[in-house]
Amino acid sequence: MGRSPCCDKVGLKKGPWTPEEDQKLLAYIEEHGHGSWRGLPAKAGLQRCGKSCRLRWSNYLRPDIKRGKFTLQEEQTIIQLHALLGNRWSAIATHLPKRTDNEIKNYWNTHLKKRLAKMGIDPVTHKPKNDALLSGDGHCNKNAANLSHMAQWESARLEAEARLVRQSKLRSASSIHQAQINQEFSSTSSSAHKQVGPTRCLDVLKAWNGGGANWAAAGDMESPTSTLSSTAGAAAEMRWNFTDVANNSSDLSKEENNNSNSLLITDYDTSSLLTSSQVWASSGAVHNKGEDDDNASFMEKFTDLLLGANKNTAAAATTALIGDDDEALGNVGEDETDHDLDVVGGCNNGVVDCFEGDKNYWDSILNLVTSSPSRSPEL
DNA sequence: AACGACCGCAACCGCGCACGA
DNA sequence: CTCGTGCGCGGTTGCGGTCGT
Repeated sequence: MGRSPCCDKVGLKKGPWTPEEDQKLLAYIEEHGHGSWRGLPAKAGLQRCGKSCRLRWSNYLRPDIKRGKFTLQEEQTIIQLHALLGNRWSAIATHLPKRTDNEIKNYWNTHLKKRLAKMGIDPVTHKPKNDALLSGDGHCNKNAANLSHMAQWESARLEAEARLVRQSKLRSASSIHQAQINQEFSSTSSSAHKQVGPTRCLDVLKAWNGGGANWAAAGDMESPTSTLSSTAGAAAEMRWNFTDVANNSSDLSKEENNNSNSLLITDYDTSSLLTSSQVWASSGAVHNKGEDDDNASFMEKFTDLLLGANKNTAAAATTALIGDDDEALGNVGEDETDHDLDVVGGCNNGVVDCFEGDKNYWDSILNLVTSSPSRSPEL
């Protein structure tokens, strides 16, 4: 039973759109809205199929589209979200409001993918391609060691992701109860954010999870934002793992890892978005001076953003990493007295006020994941 | 200047999901 | 519950422009 074509292709024009066609489409949509795409071309006097019209509108004619070069922040956002979401371009596009999924997809395929590959990062898995580096000379050994740590972190990340997907698949019908728990958790964690910052948030996760041995189990606090909660659990686990990794790396590059820790601790919500590429950048592992200028320049900017000049700038750097959502991380420089932060990362700035914004940002990302579960990776 | 190789982007194609009958 | 339809998504293609020889 074949699928009927989306439209009668006989006599319909294909290929590039002319200015006249654009004008017709624009005028029609401005006056009537697009309504049913199938019926639109006839009403608008276009010899196109509805699908073609929809594509032209959504990828080119829509008034809220920003065109032109991608900024560094946009690039970073794309990389982060790609690490989290994979090739779900529409989901990624919702976090770059003025960019279309098609544009992001093209940019990834033509620029970012190649750039990551050049940097030794597998653009599909965001894992380091460390075979070659592991067999290097003394200079490379440091990198290789770092890569090993990064691979550990990446592995933990993937495991956490896999687990949360499994969890979400195993979820069953206790939605009312879960919703209550979720609601309760939301208010609890929200106030916890205001009070003491990220460490307390982890405590909340641990508490809900009965001790924190299984981070992903925090994802049981779910529905209607089930994946959100699951991913929050994974985020906590990932963050924890990365802390270990960063600490383990301290004998290799202390100054870099001090800053890495600062970044990590400062940024509760976005920490889980730090992909291997960024982790690498922060460790300096992939900043090969021998690479071409473009590549080196990219990595320098990237690394600068991640490391920051001091502890305070870590938060700002993280803000930059998140891209357009400038308000997501809030103020830098507020007092923060939670000693846990001092113990773990030595960064005690810019943590408190940002959490509400952080939470919103993170929630929106996770909602995004939740919004199209069918596209989730299959296990 | 001419030609071929490469690159970037707009557009197309086909699959799968959502939803209504 | 099944089927048909519309739409959205990701993958792919093809064309025009740019670069290198």
